[in-house]
Amino acid sequence: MKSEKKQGRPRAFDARTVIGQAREVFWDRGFSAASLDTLSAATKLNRPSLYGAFGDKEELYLDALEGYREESLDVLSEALDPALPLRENLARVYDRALAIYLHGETAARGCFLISTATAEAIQHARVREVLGRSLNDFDDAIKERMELAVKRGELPADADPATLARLASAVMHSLAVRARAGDTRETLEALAHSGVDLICGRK
Amino acid sequence: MKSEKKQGRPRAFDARTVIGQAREVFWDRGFSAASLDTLSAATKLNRPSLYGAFGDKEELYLDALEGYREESLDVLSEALDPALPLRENLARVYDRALAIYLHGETAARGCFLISTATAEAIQHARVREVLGRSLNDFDDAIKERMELAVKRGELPADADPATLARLASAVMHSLAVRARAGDTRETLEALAHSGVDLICGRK
DNA sequence: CATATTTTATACCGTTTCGCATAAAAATCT
DNA sequence: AGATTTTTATGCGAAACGGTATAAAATATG
Repeated sequence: MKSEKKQGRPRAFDARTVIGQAREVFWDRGFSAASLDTLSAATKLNRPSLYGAFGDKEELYLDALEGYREESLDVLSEALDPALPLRENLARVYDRALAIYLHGETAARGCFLISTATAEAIQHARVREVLGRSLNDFDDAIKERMELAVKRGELPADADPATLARLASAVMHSLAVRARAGDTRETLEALAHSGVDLICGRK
Repeated sequence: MKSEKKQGRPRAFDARTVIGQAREVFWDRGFSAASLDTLSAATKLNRPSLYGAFGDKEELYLDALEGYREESLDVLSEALDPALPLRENLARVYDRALAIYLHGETAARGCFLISTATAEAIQHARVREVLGRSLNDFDDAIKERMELAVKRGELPADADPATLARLASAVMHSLAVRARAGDTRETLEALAHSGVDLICGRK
C-alpha cells in the first residue's frame, strides 16, 4: 500500500526537508513576522506547492513545531543515557541544549518553541497545545531518569523525581531565554553548571 | 520650565495610560501580530495621535517594554524587603510574578517580556537589548539580597550570590513560560515552592 | 480678537499580506 | 498513445498593513 507509487507528477521536494527550512525562517522571525514570500524563498517552493503539501501558514508552523518537539525529545533521551551517572546526564542535556540555542548564522537564537511559540500561544490555541505538550514531554523524560536515580541511590530516597525534573527543566528554559537575549556561551555554561550542582548536590 | 503649560491644543490622553493600554494588546498578540488598528482601538487614539506622541509601532512597543521593566523592578524590590527572611523574600517574588503571569482576561498570559520580546529579539536589536538588560536587572536585584543573606548567615558563607540569583531567576523564567503554555496555578505554585526549597535549602 | 501652535479627525496612499485560480508540466494507469 | 492525476509555475485579487497628508479643533500668546 504505502510503497506503491502515487499516480501523477511526483513531488520535486522532500516534505521533512522543507519543514526544516521553514523552521529556520520561523525561528529567526517568529510566526507572525514570517511571510509566505520569505518561506517560499527559503524552501524554494512556490506558494501553491506549500499550500498543497502543508495547508496554510499556521499548519506549516505547527508541523515545524512538532518536528522540533520530536527531534528535541530524541536529543534529550540520548543525553539521558542511563549508563552514565546522573550528574553527567544533566550536564549533557544542557550541553546539547546550548548547542541548539547558540547555533545558526544569528549567533543567539534560543529555543524554537520558547522563543516563537510563546508569542502566539494566546491567540492560537493549537500552538499553545503543542507548547504545553512539549514542555510536559521534556519534563517526563527527565523525570524517568530521576526515578531511576532515586532507585539507584544517586539521589536521596525522599527526593521527588517529578519535582526535580521540573527544576531541571527550569534551568533549561532559562538557558533558552537568555540565549535569545544574547548572553555569551560562557555565561550560559556557568548557569548550566550551577544548575547541575544545585540539583545533583554540589560535588 | 517643566510645569509651564505648553502652547497649542492640549492632549486629551495620558501617555503612560496609553502605553499601558498598548501593552495589553502587545501582550496578547505579540509585537508583529498587533496591528495599528487594534492598538488604535484599544487606546482610543487615532493613528496620527499615536504617531505624534510615540513614533512608529516599534517605538511604542519599546516604550511598553521599558514600562514593564521598570514596574517589574519595583515589584521585585518590594518583594525583596530585607526586613523579611530570605526564604520569605523568594516566595514573595514568585507569588508576585504569578499574580502578573496569571492575570488578565486571557487566564494564562505569562511574562510580557519573555512571551513577546523573545520572538522579536533576533530581528530587532533594540528589543533584544531591552530584553537582555531587563533580565540582568532582575538578576542584579536578587543578587543584592543574596549578598546580604550571605553576610547575615542566611546562606552558607561560601555561597555565590550572583550564581544563586541567576538560579532564582531561572525558576521565574520557567514560571513565565509555563504560565503562557497554560499550566494551572497549582502546578506553578508547586514549582515556585520547590524552587524556594532548592535555593534556600529545604526547611 | 487675531495669530501661532499643537492635537485631533478623516481620509487616503502605496505596499505587503495571504490565499487561490488557471494552466502548463510530468508522472502513472488503461 | 491517450486519459487521468498530481505537482509546478505564473500571476492575480481582495483585504489588511503601516504610515501620512490635509484640514478642523482647541488651546496659549500678543
